[in-house]
Amino acid sequence: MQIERDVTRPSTQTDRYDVKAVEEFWQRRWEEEEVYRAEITDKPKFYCLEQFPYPSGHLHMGHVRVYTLGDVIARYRRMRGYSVLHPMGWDAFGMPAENAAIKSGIPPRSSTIANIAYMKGQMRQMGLSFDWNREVATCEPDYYRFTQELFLLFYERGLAYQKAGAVNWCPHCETVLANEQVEEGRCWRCDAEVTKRDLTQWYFRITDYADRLLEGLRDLDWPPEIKTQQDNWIGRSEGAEVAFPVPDLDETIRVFTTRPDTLYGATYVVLAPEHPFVERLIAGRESAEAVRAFAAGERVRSDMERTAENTEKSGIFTGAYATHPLTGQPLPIWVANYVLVDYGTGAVMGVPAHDQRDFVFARKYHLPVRVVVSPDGQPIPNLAEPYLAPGRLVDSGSFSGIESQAAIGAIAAHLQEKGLGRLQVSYRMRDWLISRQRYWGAPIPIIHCRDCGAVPVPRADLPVLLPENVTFTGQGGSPLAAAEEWVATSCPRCKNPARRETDTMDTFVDSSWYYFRYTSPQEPRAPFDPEKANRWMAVDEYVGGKEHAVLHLLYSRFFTKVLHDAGWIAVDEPFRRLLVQGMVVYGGAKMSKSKGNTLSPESIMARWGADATRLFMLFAAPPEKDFEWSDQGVEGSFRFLQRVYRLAVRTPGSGDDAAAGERIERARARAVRKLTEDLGDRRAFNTAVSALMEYTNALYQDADRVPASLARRAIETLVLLLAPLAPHLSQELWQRMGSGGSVHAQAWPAFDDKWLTETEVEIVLQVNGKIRARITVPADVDEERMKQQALADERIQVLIADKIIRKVVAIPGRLVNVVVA
RNA sequence: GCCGGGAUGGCGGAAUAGGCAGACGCAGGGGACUUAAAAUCCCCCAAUCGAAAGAUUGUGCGGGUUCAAGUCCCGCUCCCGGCACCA
Repeated sequence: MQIERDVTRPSTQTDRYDVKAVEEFWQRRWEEEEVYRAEITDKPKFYCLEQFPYPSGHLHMGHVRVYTLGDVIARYRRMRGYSVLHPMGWDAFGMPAENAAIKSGIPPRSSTIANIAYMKGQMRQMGLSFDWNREVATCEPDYYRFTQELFLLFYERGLAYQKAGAVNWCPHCETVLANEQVEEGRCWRCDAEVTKRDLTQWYFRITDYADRLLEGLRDLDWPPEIKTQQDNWIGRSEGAEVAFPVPDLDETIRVFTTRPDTLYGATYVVLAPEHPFVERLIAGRESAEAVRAFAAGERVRSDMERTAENTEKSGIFTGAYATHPLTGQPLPIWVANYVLVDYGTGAVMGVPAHDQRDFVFARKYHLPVRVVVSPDGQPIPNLAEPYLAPGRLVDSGSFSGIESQAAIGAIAAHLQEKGLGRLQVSYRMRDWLISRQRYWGAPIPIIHCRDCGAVPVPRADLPVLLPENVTFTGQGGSPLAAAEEWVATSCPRCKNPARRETDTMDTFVDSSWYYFRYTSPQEPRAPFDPEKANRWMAVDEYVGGKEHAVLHLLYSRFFTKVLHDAGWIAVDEPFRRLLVQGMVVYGGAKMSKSKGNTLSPESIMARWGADATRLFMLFAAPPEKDFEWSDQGVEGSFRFLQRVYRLAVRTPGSGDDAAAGERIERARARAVRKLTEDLGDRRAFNTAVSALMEYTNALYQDADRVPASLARRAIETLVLLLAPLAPHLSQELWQRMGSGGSVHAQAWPAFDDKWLTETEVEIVLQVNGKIRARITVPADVDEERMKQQALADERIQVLIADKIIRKVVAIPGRLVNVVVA
């Protein structure tokens, strides 16, 4: 890239850098010349990705931080000789646009497009090196037709299905939510309290992948915090399923337990209020009315209330009995609030002696307690607290005397023989509910036919376009359901009149595959070109927020595994390495409008420029920690950039001080090495900036004492090392120093190892581990000589004069420790 | 309750593999330049005692290992986050 002096270009005669003019100049230039276009070449690839934003209208400071981090990584890798894919796009479906339409009448599509245009301008102002040729927006038919196609793929693979049941409903958003999207009983987006509704909805069978999602975590280079969250969320637990026959019903109640070793201690069986057997068990009994009332009462209570820790356990006897599978004894069947219908089998065996909850419940309702495990295999009289630990079995028929661990396998095997149970794994995670009763999303490509049922839309008919002529009433119900012309269609199978599915997909579906689309964004026939995707995937570095730990990051892993199984992609994990950045806080608190502590990227960049803003964000905290904005702090980064500018543009003095020359060479080598480590695997951008500051300070000390050519080379190195962090200033200086081309297309500087090996080093002399003196010795001095010099040192001699020397430890290049008694 | 992460000067933070605690910056103090101020350049800046040299203490708390511990081990405290009537 040849850059010529432009007449409209600001000419900066003074010693102050005109930030605004220079930054704008280079932003325009980079855009015109498409410097950051990603190409498939024979260079090694690097896929650097940041989570794409919802186009809300404005970037916030959190965005500024993520995109800065990603940009530094991308720019650094380019200079290191990688072919870098660094794309950007828009997670453009979502409720805010639809809510705005209800309020102001502006169609979601128009407001979204306008928001994207504005935010793209802000990204340009930040100097981000995106390849805009690969931009995607999930709300475009070119994109969502493939979201729909992927739905069909899932459907064909048995991974998309409809199910009726109680679901989470957000009254404010007027739509259902997936389990992952309910936080402490509240909607993740709007914080409204979530209620229950009985609805038939579409699900993705993510639970089929529970084990693989768990195993895959092991090899990922992700923060332990995030892996643990996913691990907890999946919630795998091993145990057994045990059948308790119900003679009256000619059915068996299946329970899940992690403690089959305590099976002989079961004294009753409990069903969740929603359990399908409840009604059949009580039919015609005296207890029927009371049980029905109890179950109905529990059903309407919110999850919040029902699962709160202090909620008292309560239940009611159904009047019916089940048979213990091993002893044949009749066990009363209860219905209780502490059993959840959607975990395990929705039924448990009550073992009061060995389970905290059962113990409390049994006490309350005077149910028998039977000790079957104890530390020594002897009965425990007068049990005051449940015995929860494993131990040796008691009163357990032929299993008595066996250790708990062995008993689990033995009892399960015995049950299996009798056809009454087996080892079983249960998960906390539920299937992913993807239906949303909202307009601004990808329509689920299904047609409901009276005769054929739910029929997938044939691929050739995709996309199922969102109708434009709808009205946003805000009166509840999806606008799609009211778009009669759109809903009415014919069945693809029997051609009879049929109706379209009016729910759209959760926007997390859109964002579960966008990183594949970037690899071939214009591919017209498929979601992506497998050949290109295989060239770029997996993402080498993914930068984003921790709020997506069990949302986007879990869903994306699931998608990737399904696509892998379908043979579309070689990898089965999308994100090799994950950088989870901390929040941006201001005035000691997370920014929010209600607190009035918001910061706008516009005003900050207008005041200090993009480079100083970027630099300060990198410098003030390691990326994964929360970052506190400070005007005084950014001022420091601004001053540093001005300092670099003055150093580079001033007319240098010239000297011939050999010692200074050596100091500069050493400082240069140290700086290059440090930046190479810190911008690479270490991702320690804060210490990278401080290393540049140290290097700059060193150059201020010595640049005028050395030949101009040496000073110039040292300063050029500074500019190159600064390029990933402060792209505008370094570009400007690169050009002013008369070096050709774009600084961002230069190779990363090299250094000669000889400058890192010191000829002399200062070592410390310790007596009993306390530092008592410092001496300078040749770097290659051996241990013996170090010891001799240390013992000969007069300050040391004074301290050890009348003592017995027990030991002398010498670590070359570091210290000598004299141990005396 | 279970799991994960953390605690270092006035502040943000550094110390990458057990080897000089506090790099770099902010705030503060001093000097140079200036008629003056700003900007800039240079210096000082953990605490206590001391005029200084220096001494002592010091990385949340209590123990331990080691010639040597912010770093490793054992036992705690507090803070942040996840999961939690999950059988």
